[in-house]
Amino acid sequence: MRSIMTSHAERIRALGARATPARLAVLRLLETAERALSHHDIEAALAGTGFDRVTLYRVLDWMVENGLAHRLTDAQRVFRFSLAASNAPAHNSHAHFRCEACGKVFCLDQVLVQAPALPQGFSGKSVELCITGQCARCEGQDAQQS
Amino acid sequence: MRSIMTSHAERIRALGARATPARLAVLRLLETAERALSHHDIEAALAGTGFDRVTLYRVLDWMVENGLAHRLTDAQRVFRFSLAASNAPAHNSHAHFRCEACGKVFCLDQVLVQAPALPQGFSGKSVELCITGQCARCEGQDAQQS
DNA sequence: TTACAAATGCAACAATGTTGCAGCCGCCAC
DNA sequence: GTGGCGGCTGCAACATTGTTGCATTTGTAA
Repeated sequence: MRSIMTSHAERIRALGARATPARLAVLRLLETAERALSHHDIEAALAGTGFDRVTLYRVLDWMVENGLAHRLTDAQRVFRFSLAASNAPAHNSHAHFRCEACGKVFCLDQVLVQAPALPQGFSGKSVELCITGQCARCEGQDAQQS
Repeated sequence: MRSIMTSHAERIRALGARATPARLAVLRLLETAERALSHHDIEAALAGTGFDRVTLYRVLDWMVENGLAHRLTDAQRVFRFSLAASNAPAHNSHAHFRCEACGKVFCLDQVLVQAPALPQGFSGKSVELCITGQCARCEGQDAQQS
């Protein structure tokens, strides 16, 4: 685990960029996150560090551009970011689950998505599957309440 | 044309609402649209009629609430609206195609989406499948350019 | 250690959607 | 046909999320 963390800086520099505190912090945060984080989530989690809003946006953009993270748009029209598995070139087929109750978005890595047949002339590049419903925790709470 | 309009009004009134010009216009527009329209698209299409921005938002919200239309969020984080097929109660499983080149979103009615298996405790309500790529028209133009 | 370009912080802006409220008008009853 | 009620609209102001310009700071390699 330690070797992974120290290699963060090297991995960033290998992309021809600088290993700045902001990039390291976001990279570490996404690595430990079990779900796709919004910019708001990230800002809150790193509140103590004093990074500027804009810096976080730019770090996230940079990560997406360089294939370190994936950006998806949730149903509330906010961007969410999840770390891209470094050894998953076929990460195109990514499934997500959004909980209607708590609003969190989970990555369903074990769900395989295959591209369906398209109309004549259309060419698909990536497929995104998003399931909406209730997550395990909210499902339990909901049963208690109502 | 008149018969279509009058049936629209009846359909609206059957929901316990008033058949106002704004609702009729949006309903007609979505009916003739071959793709999911954004609020911006709709505002532009109805520019001559003088409907207020907010009115259109409210009409669209009302349509979604009453099952007349579906709302989806595209990758540019804007809402898009498509008419709900009146005879498709299992319309939950809806597939869309977004063209990277022109940004338009198409409804793929013929593509069937089935919900995948979820982790323990999760319950899915609706599934949305979105394919990103190039549409037939842009695919052709792209071939010419490059 | 130094210099340079990349990265940051700040402020202002842009795009999209929401809320409050006064007044209008579609619809039903007569 | 017409009167009145309440749903609907228009306007203005606001909220949220993300972007751009520019001066300053800082990571990195020489």
